[in-house]
Amino acid sequence: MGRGKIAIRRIDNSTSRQVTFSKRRKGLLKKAKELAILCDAEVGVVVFSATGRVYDYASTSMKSVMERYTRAKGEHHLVTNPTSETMFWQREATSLRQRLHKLHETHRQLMGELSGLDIKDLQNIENQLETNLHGIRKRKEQLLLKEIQELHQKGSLVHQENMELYRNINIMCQENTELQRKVDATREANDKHSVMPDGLSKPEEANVLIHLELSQPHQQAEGLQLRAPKLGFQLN
Amino acid sequence: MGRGKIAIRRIDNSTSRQVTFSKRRKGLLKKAKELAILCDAEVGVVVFSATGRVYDYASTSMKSVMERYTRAKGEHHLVTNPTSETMFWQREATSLRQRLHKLHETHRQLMGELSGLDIKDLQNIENQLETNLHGIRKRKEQLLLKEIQELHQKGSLVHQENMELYRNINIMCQENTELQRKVDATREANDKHSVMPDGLSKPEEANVLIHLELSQPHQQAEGLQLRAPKLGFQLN
DNA sequence: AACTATTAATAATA
DNA sequence: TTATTATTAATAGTT
Repeated sequence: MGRGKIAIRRIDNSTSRQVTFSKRRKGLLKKAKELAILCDAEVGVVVFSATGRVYDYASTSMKSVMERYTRAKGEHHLVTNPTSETMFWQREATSLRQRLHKLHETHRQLMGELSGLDIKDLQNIENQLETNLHGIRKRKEQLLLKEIQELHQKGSLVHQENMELYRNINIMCQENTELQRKVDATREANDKHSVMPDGLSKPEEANVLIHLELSQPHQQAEGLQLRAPKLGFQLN
Repeated sequence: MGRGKIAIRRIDNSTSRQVTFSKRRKGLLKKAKELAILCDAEVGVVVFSATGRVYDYASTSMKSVMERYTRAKGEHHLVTNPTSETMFWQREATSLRQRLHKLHETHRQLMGELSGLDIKDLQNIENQLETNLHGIRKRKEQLLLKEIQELHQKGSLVHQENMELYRNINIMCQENTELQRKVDATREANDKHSVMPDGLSKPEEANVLIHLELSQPHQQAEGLQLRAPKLGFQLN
Protein backbone atom coordinates (compact mmCIF):
# COMPACT_ATOMS: atom_id res chain seq x y z
CA MET A 1 0.00 0.00 0.00
CA GLY A 2 2.55 2.43 -1.08
CA ARG A 3 4.41 3.43 -4.14
CA GLY A 4 5.68 -0.10 -4.25
CA LYS A 5 5.35 -3.39 -2.54
CA ILE A 6 7.83 -4.28 0.17
CA ALA A 7 8.81 -7.63 1.58
CA ILE A 8 8.12 -8.14 5.24
CA ARG A 9 11.63 -8.29 6.58
CA ARG A 10 13.85 -5.94 8.52
CA ILE A 11 14.31 -2.70 6.60
CA ASP A 12 18.01 -2.25 6.08
CA ASN A 13 18.11 1.50 5.60
CA SER A 14 18.09 2.97 9.08
CA THR A 15 16.37 6.20 8.15
CA SER A 16 13.57 4.65 6.22
CA ARG A 17 13.24 2.08 9.00
CA GLN A 18 12.73 4.93 11.44
CA VAL A 19 10.21 6.60 9.23
CA THR A 20 8.33 3.40 8.61
CA PHE A 21 8.36 2.67 12.33
CA SER A 22 6.80 6.01 13.04
CA LYS A 23 4.12 5.64 10.40
CA ARG A 24 3.23 2.07 11.10
CA ARG A 25 3.28 2.49 14.86
CA LYS A 26 0.74 5.27 14.49
CA GLY A 27 -1.32 3.07 12.22
CA LEU A 28 -1.18 0.13 14.60
CA LEU A 29 -2.36 2.13 17.58
CA LYS A 30 -5.12 3.68 15.50
CA LYS A 31 -6.30 0.25 14.39
CA ALA A 32 -6.19 -0.99 17.97
CA LYS A 33 -8.35 1.90 19.08
CA GLU A 34 -10.82 1.32 16.27
CA LEU A 35 -11.08 -2.36 17.07
CA ALA A 36 -11.84 -1.60 20.71
CA ILE A 37 -14.52 0.91 19.82
CA LEU A 38 -16.12 -0.86 16.88
CA CYS A 39 -16.27 -4.27 18.47
CA ASP A 40 -16.61 -3.51 22.14
CA ALA A 41 -13.30 -5.20 22.89
CA GLU A 42 -10.63 -4.60 25.50
CA VAL A 43 -7.37 -4.00 23.69
CA GLY A 44 -3.82 -3.36 24.80
CA VAL A 45 -0.80 -2.69 22.59
CA VAL A 46 2.79 -2.19 23.64
CA VAL A 47 5.59 -1.26 21.24
CA PHE A 48 9.26 -0.82 22.00
CA SER A 49 11.32 0.89 19.33
CA ALA A 50 14.70 -0.55 18.49
CA THR A 51 16.13 2.29 20.54
CA GLY A 52 14.08 1.24 23.55
CA ARG A 53 11.39 3.89 23.58
CA VAL A 54 7.93 2.71 24.70
CA TYR A 55 4.67 3.39 22.97
CA ASP A 56 1.36 1.98 24.12
CA TYR A 57 -2.37 2.01 23.80
CA ALA A 58 -4.97 0.47 26.10
CA SER A 59 -8.71 0.77 25.65
CA THR A 60 -9.18 0.53 29.42
CA SER A 61 -5.84 0.61 31.21
CA MET A 62 -2.69 -1.32 30.55
CA LYS A 63 -2.78 -2.62 34.08
CA SER A 64 -6.26 -3.99 33.63
CA VAL A 65 -5.30 -5.56 30.32
CA MET A 66 -2.18 -7.16 31.73
CA GLU A 67 -3.90 -8.49 34.83
CA ARG A 68 -6.74 -9.87 32.83
CA TYR A 69 -4.33 -11.38 30.38
CA THR A 70 -2.20 -13.16 32.91
CA ARG A 71 -5.28 -14.46 34.65
CA ALA A 72 -6.89 -15.62 31.42
CA LYS A 73 -3.71 -17.36 30.45
CA GLY A 74 -3.47 -19.06 33.83
CA GLU A 75 0.06 -17.82 34.35
CA HIS A 76 -0.37 -16.66 37.89
CA HIS A 77 3.12 -17.64 38.93
CA LEU A 78 4.41 -15.10 36.46
CA VAL A 79 3.44 -12.59 39.07
CA THR A 80 3.49 -13.43 42.73
CA ASN A 81 1.36 -16.27 43.85
CA PRO A 82 -1.91 -14.55 44.55
CA THR A 83 -3.22 -14.74 48.06
CA SER A 84 -6.64 -16.18 48.65
CA GLU A 85 -7.85 -12.67 49.30
CA THR A 86 -6.66 -11.55 45.90
CA MET A 87 -8.33 -14.52 44.34
CA PHE A 88 -11.53 -13.66 46.12
CA TRP A 89 -11.50 -10.18 44.63
CA GLN A 90 -10.61 -11.52 41.24
CA ARG A 91 -13.61 -13.79 41.33
CA GLU A 92 -15.71 -10.91 42.53
CA ALA A 93 -14.50 -8.77 39.64
CA THR A 94 -15.15 -11.53 37.13
CA SER A 95 -18.66 -12.06 38.42
CA LEU A 96 -19.38 -8.36 38.37
CA ARG A 97 -17.99 -8.04 34.88
CA GLN A 98 -20.29 -10.78 33.67
CA ARG A 99 -23.33 -9.27 35.31
CA LEU A 100 -22.46 -5.89 33.87
CA HIS A 101 -22.09 -7.33 30.41
CA LYS A 102 -25.40 -9.16 30.63
CA LEU A 103 -27.26 -6.13 31.90
CA HIS A 104 -25.66 -4.08 29.16
CA GLU A 105 -27.06 -6.44 26.57
CA THR A 106 -30.53 -6.32 28.05
CA HIS A 107 -30.37 -2.58 28.31
CA ARG A 108 -29.25 -2.25 24.72
CA GLN A 109 -32.16 -4.33 23.57
CA LEU A 110 -34.55 -2.07 25.41
CA MET A 111 -32.81 0.93 23.93
CA GLY A 112 -33.39 -0.19 20.40
CA GLU A 113 -30.75 -2.79 19.58
CA LEU A 114 -33.03 -5.23 17.83
CA SER A 115 -30.97 -7.35 15.52
CA GLY A 116 -31.17 -11.04 16.14
CA LEU A 117 -34.56 -10.92 17.77
CA ASP A 118 -37.52 -12.81 16.40
CA ILE A 119 -41.14 -11.73 16.38
CA LYS A 120 -41.80 -13.24 19.78
CA ASP A 121 -38.89 -11.43 21.42
CA LEU A 122 -39.97 -8.19 19.80
CA GLN A 123 -43.52 -8.73 20.99
CA ASN A 124 -42.30 -9.24 24.54
CA ILE A 125 -40.20 -6.11 24.47
CA GLU A 126 -43.04 -4.16 22.93
CA ASN A 127 -45.37 -5.26 25.70
CA GLN A 128 -42.77 -4.39 28.30
CA LEU A 129 -42.25 -0.96 26.80
CA GLU A 130 -45.96 -0.36 26.59
CA THR A 131 -46.41 -1.30 30.22
CA ASN A 132 -43.60 1.02 31.22
CA LEU A 133 -44.99 3.78 29.04
CA HIS A 134 -48.32 3.34 30.77
CA GLY A 135 -46.63 3.56 34.14
CA ILE A 136 -44.78 6.68 33.10
CA ARG A 137 -47.88 8.36 31.79
CA LYS A 138 -49.92 7.44 34.83
CA ARG A 139 -47.25 8.84 37.08
CA LYS A 140 -47.00 11.96 34.96
CA GLU A 141 -50.76 12.38 35.11
CA GLN A 142 -50.72 11.99 38.86
CA LEU A 143 -48.08 14.65 39.21
CA LEU A 144 -49.92 16.99 36.89
CA LEU A 145 -53.24 16.41 38.64
CA LYS A 146 -51.63 17.02 41.99
CA GLU A 147 -50.19 20.26 40.75
CA ILE A 148 -53.56 21.29 39.35
CA GLN A 149 -55.23 20.47 42.64
CA GLU A 150 -52.72 22.54 44.52
CA LEU A 151 -53.29 25.40 42.15
CA HIS A 152 -57.01 25.09 42.69
CA GLN A 153 -56.59 25.14 46.42
CA LYS A 154 -54.49 28.23 46.17
CA GLY A 155 -57.06 29.71 43.82
CA SER A 156 -59.80 28.87 46.23
CA LEU A 157 -58.00 30.56 49.08
CA VAL A 158 -57.41 33.64 47.01
CA HIS A 159 -61.04 33.57 46.02
CA GLN A 160 -62.17 33.41 49.64
CA GLU A 161 -59.85 36.26 50.41
CA ASN A 162 -61.42 38.14 47.55
CA MET A 163 -64.87 37.48 48.92
CA GLU A 164 -63.73 38.74 52.29
CA LEU A 165 -62.35 41.87 50.71
CA TYR A 166 -65.57 42.44 48.79
CA ARG A 167 -67.52 42.08 51.98
CA ASN A 168 -65.27 44.57 53.68
CA ILE A 169 -65.62 46.97 50.80
CA ASN A 170 -69.35 46.60 50.95
CA ILE A 171 -69.41 47.28 54.67
CA MET A 172 -67.15 50.26 54.26
CA CYS A 173 -69.39 51.55 51.52
CA GLN A 174 -72.42 51.30 53.67
CA GLU A 175 -70.57 52.98 56.51
CA ASN A 176 -69.48 55.63 54.10
CA THR A 177 -73.01 56.21 52.94
CA GLU A 178 -74.19 56.32 56.51
CA LEU A 179 -71.59 58.89 57.35
CA GLN A 180 -72.44 60.93 54.30
CA ARG A 181 -76.08 60.93 55.30
CA LYS A 182 -75.10 62.16 58.70
CA VAL A 183 -72.94 64.82 57.13
CA ASP A 184 -75.82 65.84 54.86
CA ALA A 185 -78.25 65.84 57.77
CA THR A 186 -75.90 68.01 59.79
CA ARG A 187 -75.49 70.39 56.88
CA GLU A 188 -79.24 70.62 56.36
CA ALA A 189 -79.68 71.50 60.00
CA ASN A 190 -76.99 74.14 59.64
CA ASP A 191 -78.54 75.45 56.41
CA LYS A 192 -81.72 76.41 58.33
CA HIS A 193 -79.96 79.33 59.96
CA SER A 194 -77.08 80.11 57.53
CA VAL A 195 -77.14 81.48 53.94
CA MET A 196 -76.12 79.00 51.24
CA PRO A 197 -73.06 80.36 49.33
CA ASP A 198 -73.52 78.25 46.28
CA GLY A 199 -76.93 76.87 45.34
CA LEU A 200 -75.70 74.17 43.01
CA SER A 201 -72.67 72.69 44.78
CA LYS A 202 -74.41 70.69 47.54
CA PRO A 203 -76.99 68.80 45.52
CA GLU A 204 -74.33 67.73 43.08
CA GLU A 205 -72.11 66.26 45.77
CA ALA A 206 -75.02 64.30 47.16
CA ASN A 207 -75.86 62.89 43.74
CA VAL A 208 -72.40 61.63 43.20
CA LEU A 209 -72.42 59.78 46.51
CA ILE A 210 -75.75 58.14 45.86
CA HIS A 211 -74.50 56.97 42.53
CA LEU A 212 -71.49 55.34 44.18
CA GLU A 213 -73.64 53.67 46.77
CA LEU A 214 -75.85 52.10 44.16
CA SER A 215 -73.18 51.12 41.73
CA GLN A 216 -70.81 49.43 44.15
CA PRO A 217 -72.98 46.41 44.96
CA HIS A 218 -73.64 45.95 41.28
CA GLN A 219 -69.93 45.79 40.36
CA GLN A 220 -69.36 43.42 43.23
CA ALA A 221 -71.98 40.98 42.09
CA GLU A 222 -70.59 41.02 38.60
CA GLY A 223 -67.06 40.31 39.90
CA LEU A 224 -68.29 37.29 41.83
CA GLN A 225 -70.08 35.88 38.86
CA LEU A 226 -66.94 36.16 36.79
CA ARG A 227 -64.63 34.42 39.23
CA ALA A 228 -66.28 32.24 41.79
CA PRO A 229 -68.28 29.95 39.50
CA LYS A 230 -65.30 29.35 37.24
CA LEU A 231 -63.14 28.25 40.10
CA GLY A 232 -65.92 26.12 41.37
CA PHE A 233 -66.06 24.22 38.09
CA GLN A 234 -62.34 23.68 37.89
CA LEU A 235 -62.18 22.27 41.37
CA ASN A 236 -64.13 19.18 40.46
CA MET B 1 -11.81 0.73 3.18
CA GLY B 2 -14.72 -1.40 2.37
CA ARG B 3 -17.86 -1.15 0.33
CA GLY B 4 -18.67 1.89 2.33
CA LYS B 5 -17.29 4.14 4.98
CA ILE B 6 -18.18 3.45 8.58
CA ALA B 7 -18.12 5.68 11.61
CA ILE B 8 -15.82 4.57 14.40
CA ARG B 9 -18.36 3.70 17.03
CA ARG B 10 -19.72 0.47 18.42
CA ILE B 11 -21.32 -1.58 15.64
CA ASP B 12 -24.92 -2.17 16.64
CA ASN B 13 -25.59 -5.26 14.63
CA SER B 14 -24.22 -8.12 16.65
CA THR B 15 -23.46 -10.36 13.69
CA SER B 16 -21.59 -7.79 11.69
CA ARG B 17 -19.82 -6.69 14.86
CA GLN B 18 -18.56 -10.20 15.34
CA VAL B 19 -17.48 -10.48 11.72
CA THR B 20 -15.71 -7.14 11.87
CA PHE B 21 -14.04 -8.17 15.11
CA SER B 22 -12.70 -11.29 13.51
CA LYS B 23 -11.37 -9.47 10.46
CA ARG B 24 -9.90 -6.49 12.22
CA ARG B 25 -8.35 -8.56 14.98
CA LYS B 26 -6.58 -10.57 12.33
CA GLY B 27 -5.52 -7.36 10.61
CA LEU B 28 -4.26 -5.83 13.86
CA LEU B 29 -2.15 -8.83 14.76
CA LYS B 30 -0.75 -8.95 11.24
CA LYS B 31 0.22 -5.29 11.39
CA ALA B 32 1.82 -5.82 14.78
CA LYS B 33 3.88 -8.64 13.39
CA GLU B 34 4.92 -6.60 10.37
CA LEU B 35 5.92 -3.66 12.52
CA ALA B 36 8.07 -5.89 14.70
CA ILE B 37 9.80 -7.45 11.73
CA LEU B 38 10.17 -4.39 9.51
CA CYS B 39 11.37 -2.06 12.21
CA ASP B 40 13.12 -4.35 14.61
CA ALA B 41 10.71 -3.53 17.41
CA GLU B 42 9.40 -5.52 20.33
CA VAL B 43 5.65 -5.59 20.08
CA GLY B 44 2.90 -7.07 22.21
CA VAL B 45 -0.83 -7.00 21.50
CA VAL B 46 -3.64 -8.32 23.66
CA VAL B 47 -7.27 -8.37 22.61
CA PHE B 48 -10.28 -9.49 24.62
CA SER B 49 -13.49 -10.03 22.71
CA ALA B 50 -16.71 -8.71 24.24
CA THR B 51 -17.44 -12.28 25.25
CA GLY B 52 -14.13 -12.52 27.10
CA ARG B 53 -12.02 -14.57 24.71
CA VAL B 54 -8.32 -13.69 24.56
CA TYR B 55 -6.23 -13.14 21.45
CA ASP B 56 -2.64 -12.04 21.53
CA TYR B 57 0.56 -11.51 19.63
CA ALA B 58 4.03 -10.90 20.97
CA SER B 59 7.14 -10.56 18.87
CA THR B 60 9.19 -12.03 21.67
CA SER B 61 6.99 -13.28 24.47
CA MET B 62 4.15 -11.63 26.29
CA LYS B 63 5.94 -12.16 29.55
CA SER B 64 8.96 -10.31 28.26
CA VAL B 65 6.84 -7.50 26.86
CA MET B 66 4.88 -7.07 30.06
CA GLU B 67 7.90 -7.13 32.30
CA ARG B 68 9.75 -4.67 30.11
CA TYR B 69 6.66 -2.48 30.01
CA THR B 70 6.17 -2.36 33.76
CA ARG B 71 9.87 -1.72 34.20
CA ALA B 72 9.86 1.05 31.63
CA LYS B 73 6.79 2.67 33.13
CA GLY B 74 8.41 3.45 36.44
CA GLU B 75 9.18 0.43 38.53
CA HIS B 76 5.61 -0.46 39.35
CA HIS B 77 6.06 -3.28 41.80
CA LEU B 78 2.37 -2.93 42.30
CA VAL B 79 1.77 -5.88 40.06
CA THR B 80 4.21 -8.11 41.86
CA ASN B 81 3.28 -6.91 45.32
CA PRO B 82 0.54 -9.24 46.55
CA THR B 83 -1.00 -6.65 48.82
CA SER B 84 -1.26 -4.08 46.05
CA GLU B 85 -2.55 -6.75 43.75
CA THR B 86 -5.36 -7.40 46.15
CA MET B 87 -5.98 -3.71 46.29
CA PHE B 88 -6.02 -3.52 42.54
CA TRP B 89 -8.71 -6.14 42.33
CA GLN B 90 -10.64 -4.49 45.09
CA ARG B 91 -10.59 -1.25 43.17
CA GLU B 92 -11.54 -3.11 40.02
CA ALA B 93 -14.45 -4.72 41.82
CA THR B 94 -15.55 -1.41 43.27
CA SER B 95 -15.42 0.27 39.90
CA LEU B 96 -17.37 -2.53 38.27
CA ARG B 97 -19.89 -2.50 41.09
CA GLN B 98 -20.45 1.22 40.61
CA ARG B 99 -20.95 0.84 36.90
CA LEU B 100 -23.33 -2.03 37.51
CA HIS B 101 -25.25 -0.02 40.05
CA LYS B 102 -25.56 2.97 37.76
CA LEU B 103 -26.73 0.87 34.87
CA HIS B 104 -29.16 -0.85 37.19
CA GLU B 105 -30.59 2.52 38.14
CA THR B 106 -31.03 3.54 34.54
CA HIS B 107 -32.51 0.22 33.72
CA ARG B 108 -34.93 0.37 36.61
CA GLN B 109 -36.17 3.76 35.52
CA LEU B 110 -36.83 2.41 32.09
CA MET B 111 -38.59 -0.57 33.60
CA GLY B 112 -41.03 1.54 35.53
CA GLU B 113 -39.34 2.55 38.79
CA LEU B 114 -40.32 6.18 38.84
CA SER B 115 -40.10 7.54 42.36
CA GLY B 116 -38.02 10.63 42.71
CA LEU B 117 -38.41 11.75 39.14
CA ASP B 118 -39.90 15.08 38.20
CA ILE B 119 -42.08 15.86 35.22
CA LYS B 120 -39.10 16.62 33.03
CA ASP B 121 -37.38 13.31 33.79
CA LEU B 122 -40.61 11.48 33.14
CA GLN B 123 -41.09 13.32 29.87
CA ASN B 124 -37.61 12.31 28.76
CA ILE B 125 -38.16 8.68 29.64
CA GLU B 126 -41.54 8.72 27.95
CA ASN B 127 -39.99 10.05 24.79
CA GLN B 128 -37.25 7.46 24.95
CA LEU B 129 -39.74 4.67 25.42
CA GLU B 130 -41.89 5.93 22.62
CA THR B 131 -38.93 6.06 20.29
CA ASN B 132 -37.97 2.53 21.23
CA LEU B 133 -41.53 1.36 20.86
CA HIS B 134 -41.55 2.88 17.41
CA GLY B 135 -38.36 1.04 16.58
CA ILE B 136 -39.75 -2.21 17.85
CA ARG B 137 -42.95 -1.85 15.90
CA LYS B 138 -41.16 -0.89 12.74
CA ARG B 139 -38.91 -3.90 13.05
CA LYS B 140 -41.87 -6.15 13.78
CA GLU B 141 -43.68 -4.81 10.78
CA GLN B 142 -40.65 -5.43 8.61
CA LEU B 143 -40.46 -9.03 9.75
CA LEU B 144 -44.15 -9.57 9.22
CA LEU B 145 -44.10 -7.98 5.79
CA LYS B 146 -41.14 -10.11 4.84
CA GLU B 147 -43.00 -13.21 5.96
CA ILE B 148 -46.07 -12.17 4.02
CA GLN B 149 -43.99 -11.58 0.94
CA GLU B 150 -42.40 -14.98 1.26
CA LEU B 151 -45.80 -16.56 1.64
CA HIS B 152 -46.98 -14.75 -1.46
CA GLN B 153 -44.02 -15.99 -3.39
CA LYS B 154 -44.68 -19.50 -2.25
CA GLY B 155 -48.35 -19.06 -3.11
CA SER B 156 -47.39 -17.79 -6.52
CA LEU B 157 -45.23 -20.81 -7.16
CA VAL B 158 -47.95 -23.16 -6.04
CA HIS B 159 -50.35 -21.29 -8.26
CA GLN B 160 -48.08 -21.69 -11.27
CA GLU B 161 -47.77 -25.35 -10.47
CA ASN B 162 -51.51 -25.54 -10.37
CA MET B 163 -51.80 -23.91 -13.78
CA GLU B 164 -49.33 -26.39 -15.11
CA LEU B 165 -51.32 -29.25 -13.66
CA TYR B 166 -54.51 -27.89 -15.15
CA ARG B 167 -52.88 -27.67 -18.54
CA ASN B 168 -51.68 -31.24 -18.23
CA ILE B 169 -55.13 -32.40 -17.24
CA ASN B 170 -56.60 -30.60 -20.22
CA ILE B 171 -54.14 -32.15 -22.57
CA MET B 172 -54.75 -35.59 -21.11
CA CYS B 173 -58.49 -35.06 -21.47
CA GLN B 174 -58.14 -34.17 -25.08
CA GLU B 175 -55.93 -37.16 -25.68
CA ASN B 176 -58.46 -39.27 -23.86
CA THR B 177 -61.24 -37.96 -26.02
CA GLU B 178 -59.20 -38.52 -29.12
CA LEU B 179 -58.48 -42.09 -28.08
CA GLN B 180 -62.13 -42.66 -27.27
CA ARG B 181 -63.10 -41.40 -30.70
CA LYS B 182 -60.67 -43.78 -32.26
CA VAL B 183 -62.08 -46.58 -30.12
CA ASP B 184 -65.57 -45.57 -31.16
CA ALA B 185 -64.58 -45.38 -34.80
CA THR B 186 -62.97 -48.78 -34.63
CA ARG B 187 -66.06 -50.23 -32.95
CA GLU B 188 -68.30 -48.61 -35.52
CA ALA B 189 -66.23 -50.20 -38.26
CA ASN B 190 -66.49 -53.51 -36.47
CA ASP B 191 -70.22 -53.04 -36.01
CA LYS B 192 -70.69 -52.91 -39.77
CA HIS B 193 -70.04 -56.63 -40.07
CA SER B 194 -70.95 -57.89 -36.59
CA VAL B 195 -74.34 -57.89 -34.83
CA MET B 196 -74.65 -55.34 -31.97
CA PRO B 197 -75.36 -57.24 -28.70
CA ASP B 198 -76.81 -54.30 -26.78
CA GLY B 199 -78.38 -51.36 -28.59
CA LEU B 200 -78.12 -48.85 -25.69
CA SER B 201 -74.67 -49.46 -24.21
CA LYS B 202 -72.52 -47.86 -26.93
CA PRO B 203 -74.29 -44.48 -27.23
CA GLU B 204 -74.32 -44.09 -23.40
CA GLU B 205 -70.59 -44.55 -23.11
CA ALA B 206 -70.02 -41.95 -25.78
CA ASN B 207 -72.27 -39.47 -24.00
CA VAL B 208 -70.44 -39.83 -20.71
CA LEU B 209 -67.12 -39.09 -22.40
CA ILE B 210 -68.42 -36.06 -24.18
CA HIS B 211 -69.78 -34.76 -20.92
CA LEU B 212 -66.39 -35.16 -19.25
CA GLU B 213 -64.68 -33.41 -22.09
CA LEU B 214 -66.97 -30.43 -21.81
CA SER B 215 -67.09 -30.16 -18.07
CA GLN B 216 -63.35 -30.33 -17.36
CA PRO B 217 -62.45 -26.98 -18.99
CA HIS B 218 -65.33 -25.39 -17.14
CA GLN B 219 -64.06 -26.53 -13.73
CA GLN B 220 -60.62 -25.42 -14.74
CA ALA B 221 -61.74 -21.92 -15.55
CA GLU B 222 -63.61 -21.65 -12.30
CA GLY B 223 -60.58 -22.77 -10.33
CA LEU B 224 -58.43 -20.15 -12.00
CA GLN B 225 -60.88 -17.42 -11.28
CA LEU B 226 -60.93 -18.40 -7.65
CA ARG B 227 -57.19 -18.45 -7.14
CA ALA B 228 -55.22 -16.44 -9.63
CA PRO B 229 -56.82 -13.03 -9.17
CA LYS B 230 -56.72 -13.27 -5.39
CA LEU B 231 -53.03 -14.01 -5.40
CA GLY B 232 -52.52 -11.25 -7.89
CA PHE B 233 -54.11 -8.72 -5.60
CA GLN B 234 -52.27 -9.84 -2.50
CA LEU B 235 -48.92 -9.68 -4.21
CA ASN B 236 -49.03 -5.94 -4.55
C1' DA C 1 6.23 16.93 7.07
C1' DA C 2 3.46 16.82 2.66
C1' DC C 3 2.18 14.49 -1.36
C1' DT C 4 0.35 10.63 -4.26
C1' DA C 5 0.61 6.42 -6.70
C1' DT C 6 -0.07 2.08 -5.14
C1' DT C 7 -1.02 -1.59 -2.33
C1' DA C 8 -3.59 -3.45 1.57
C1' DA C 9 -7.49 -3.71 4.43
C1' DT C 10 -12.01 -4.39 4.81
C1' DA C 11 -17.49 -3.41 4.51
C1' DA C 12 -21.00 -5.26 2.21
C1' DT C 13 -22.62 -9.19 0.20
C1' DA C 14 -23.44 -13.93 -1.08
C1' DT D 1 -17.01 -19.43 8.42
C1' DT D 2 -15.21 -18.33 3.81
C1' DA D 3 -14.97 -15.99 -0.56
C1' DT D 4 -15.67 -12.12 -3.49
C1' DT D 5 -15.39 -7.49 -4.76
C1' DA D 6 -16.09 -2.50 -4.62
C1' DT D 7 -14.26 0.97 -1.90
C1' DT D 8 -11.77 3.17 1.48
C1' DA D 9 -7.52 3.52 4.21
C1' DA D 10 -2.69 2.91 4.84
C1' DT D 11 1.61 3.80 3.42
C1' DA D 12 6.25 3.46 0.31
C1' DG D 13 8.69 6.30 -2.11
C1' DT D 14 9.33 10.96 -3.32
C1' DT D 15 9.59 16.20 -2.73
